[in-house]
Amino acid sequence: MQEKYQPNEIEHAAQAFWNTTQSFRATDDADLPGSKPKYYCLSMFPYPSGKLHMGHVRNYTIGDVLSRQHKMRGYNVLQPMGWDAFGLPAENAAIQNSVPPAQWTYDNIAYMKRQLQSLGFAIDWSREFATCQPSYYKWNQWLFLRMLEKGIAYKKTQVVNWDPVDQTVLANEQVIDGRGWRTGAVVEKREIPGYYLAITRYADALLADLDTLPGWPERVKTMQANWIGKSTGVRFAFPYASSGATEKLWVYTTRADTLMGVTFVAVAAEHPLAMRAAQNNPQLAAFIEECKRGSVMEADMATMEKKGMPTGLAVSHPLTGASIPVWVGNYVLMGYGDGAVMAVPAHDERDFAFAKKYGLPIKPVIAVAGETFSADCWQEWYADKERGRCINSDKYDGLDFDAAVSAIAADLKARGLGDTQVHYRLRDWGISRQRYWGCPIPIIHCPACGDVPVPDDQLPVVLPEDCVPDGSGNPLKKRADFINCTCPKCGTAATRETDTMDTFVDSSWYYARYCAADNDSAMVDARTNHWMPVDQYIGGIEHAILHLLYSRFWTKVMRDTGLVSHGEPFANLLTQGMVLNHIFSRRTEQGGLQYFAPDEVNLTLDDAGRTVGATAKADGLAVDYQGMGTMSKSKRNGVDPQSLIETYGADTARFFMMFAAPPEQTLEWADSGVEGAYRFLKRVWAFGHGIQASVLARPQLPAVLPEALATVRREVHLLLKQANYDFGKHQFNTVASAAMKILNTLEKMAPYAALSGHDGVRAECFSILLRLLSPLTPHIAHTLWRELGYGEDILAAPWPEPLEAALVRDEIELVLQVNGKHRGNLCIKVGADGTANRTAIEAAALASAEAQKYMDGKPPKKVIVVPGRLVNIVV
RNA sequence: GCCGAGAUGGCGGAAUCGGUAGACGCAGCGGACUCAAAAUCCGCCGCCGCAAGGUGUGGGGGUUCGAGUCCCCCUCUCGGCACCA
Repeated sequence: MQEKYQPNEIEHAAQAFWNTTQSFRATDDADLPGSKPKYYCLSMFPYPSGKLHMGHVRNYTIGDVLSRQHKMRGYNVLQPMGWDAFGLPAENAAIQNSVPPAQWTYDNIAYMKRQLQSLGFAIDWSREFATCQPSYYKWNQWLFLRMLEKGIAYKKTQVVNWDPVDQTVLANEQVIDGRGWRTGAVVEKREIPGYYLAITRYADALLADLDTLPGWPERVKTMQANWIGKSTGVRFAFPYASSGATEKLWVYTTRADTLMGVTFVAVAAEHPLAMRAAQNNPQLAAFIEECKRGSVMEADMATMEKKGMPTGLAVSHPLTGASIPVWVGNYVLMGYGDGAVMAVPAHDERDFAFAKKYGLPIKPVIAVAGETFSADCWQEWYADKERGRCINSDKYDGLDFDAAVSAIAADLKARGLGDTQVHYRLRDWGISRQRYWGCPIPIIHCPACGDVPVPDDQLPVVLPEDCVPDGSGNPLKKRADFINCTCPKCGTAATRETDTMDTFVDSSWYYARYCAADNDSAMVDARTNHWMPVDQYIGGIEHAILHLLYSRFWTKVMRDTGLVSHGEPFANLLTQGMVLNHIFSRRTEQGGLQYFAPDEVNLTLDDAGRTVGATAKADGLAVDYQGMGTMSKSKRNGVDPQSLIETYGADTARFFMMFAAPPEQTLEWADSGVEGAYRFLKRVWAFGHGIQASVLARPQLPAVLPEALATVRREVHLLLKQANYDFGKHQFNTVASAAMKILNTLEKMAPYAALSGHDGVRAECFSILLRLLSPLTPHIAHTLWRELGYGEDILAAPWPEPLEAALVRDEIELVLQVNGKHRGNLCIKVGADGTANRTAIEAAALASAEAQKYMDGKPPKKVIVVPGRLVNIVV
């Protein structure tokens, strides 16, 4: 055994051992007698962006800690890994370096795989795949065809960002302040056809089944429920006359109780009524054109200035028959509901602002006792559903929210103008992308037969891997060998669909594929039902809604297609906090953003030491400081763990990452503290080296330990108890603290070297420390376990549990308070049951010198005793 | 703007059910070892104060014998907002 801690040496040896013994190969032995319970531990697979960053290290270390601990606790653990390999960054890299996305992606995978392996993760690599492999995405296509058959997949128009210069569709990320990131051209909205998946059909199930997921964080379930946004309201129509006939303008509202307060109706720019009005109104036509530009993003829609223009048309109030003017509003979306909203300025904040701006009437129809309505400024109570009662509403006057809604809905229904309706905020999932590097949508366009699905026996539709996108549209459009085909129905010449699927499709079922990754003839098989659902899923909180919701939806579709037996993919979810770093950028001449890595700039600090700006090291010119943000390749603020691993070893990197903060917490990156983690591991090694001979001699514990040794042993078992509790909470930073405290305790044993049982206590406690550390720092734990002769393989050792016998003590320390202030401590003898008599505690407390001093001769009014914790004397 | 989370010493963080605020570590300071440095080891370390003591968990208010923890209001930071993944 080396005297000095040599991380690189022992880490290579330990990894070679795990390789040789195939330690992390998960066996599909569900039905064998005596088989272990399964534990499917999954970390979200990475996008192969080039290098790992600290967010990856954090994510995968958390998963590895849980995997290794469960393995030691006797589970059959599956921890697979793969690659979310399709996506935009590969195309961006191609534009920059003229390298085909496929080659770039596979190179990145090779590099990142080596990095993952050097961190010593307990991964079953035999199940690895990348989503850009035809053997994987074939099944995206196959299930898409099943969805098409069931009507879950369908085609309709979608609104996209269009760059008129590059003649290409832009992702939201590529639109900066309304302009294309490369061309600087003002981005237009454009309507094009695309495929949708009817996730709204599952809205109720996706909402209701959240209650079957006790292992999910409440905040994630709340976010999903709000995203689905189930509401019960009223869909009704404003009738109007049009060329002799009566037509209906439909709207949906959750505030039907305010219907008598409607003073205008707003419709989307694309609404037929708006289009009709614009035919002989050039001003309105121009405004509609203006609305059609602008952003498609919800955040922009919500923050932009609300504008409108009258159409000159009017509709009738469905109950009073009053004439209601119709406006076009830039904040009304054609894609939501019916593309029109009723406006009640008195009781909706947005309508209030709009009415004030354009001088529209405001009619209060809700009163709250003790409040006086004034149209001068908006008050929170105007929208209060709880306390409001109807006024100025004829027969509905005096009704509360529920009664008014019911009565009004009933009256609308009686007139054939509406009814109550359940509405969801959730929209269907548009999966068509006008991009090359993705899974081809298996459709053939035939001039005679229309859109024809590719027959199953012609799957997969393979994406050619040698294209190099240049930023001007999808290169598949130029590939005759891809596009040209024959119609499966009529055999005449036809063309292939060139749109590819949203990459969220790829990540919506990869966890199921790991269980049957080698199956060439089916998407999943019986092994999937054995391993699924995932017992512990770990990934960034940024995926709380989209990825997790799409995966839940996809799983339900797979279940309803008879492929799997479960309806929820992830039994337990741990949402890891983001690892943040500073973001620096500069505007380019074209109006795009150029990002600078933190090590490429010099910081400008204010008096308080906060970062307020920076200058680029390269040219000395100013760059903008954008604050802290998630580490990502596109923002160039990722920190590569490579140098950390090379300097200190994987164990230090892992330990430091776990020690830095609890997993769910956001973490601002700083590497100060890495040295401390390294120092600790060096001390662990040195201690192990120092006691090697003694432990190899297998020292025994005497029946009765001297008090000093019993105390050491009790402290270590108490720390272990705490650490096991923290493991259960996934609070690995305090597990790391406990390990440090155990070593501190053991290092203070030196004065007791001559006492009987010293070596035995030390050997027992050090074996606890090694096993506790094993999930966090597996290499050093593995090596010392063998060197000290504890066993062949620490992974096969039982997980340590505190011994009750070691925890017993005969006195406890209580905090003494006078009037709630800490004034001293009390030592009280306890009985065999570990508790002390209450009257004895009170007597001892009142008699203590500290109590006498601070009671100042006054009689005690009350004495509060919190068992095992404190005594508070109130005077 | 909407939805969700967070804020504790110079820094990362701890405090399990409302019960000793600052565990553990980093940085810093002092000392030992050394020709010297590194490494290592020992000690100190929230703020004000000579001390007694007071004060202190983003800000303001409240409940309680007792609040970092519960309630109300506010500020700031982070995540998401449907084509980044």
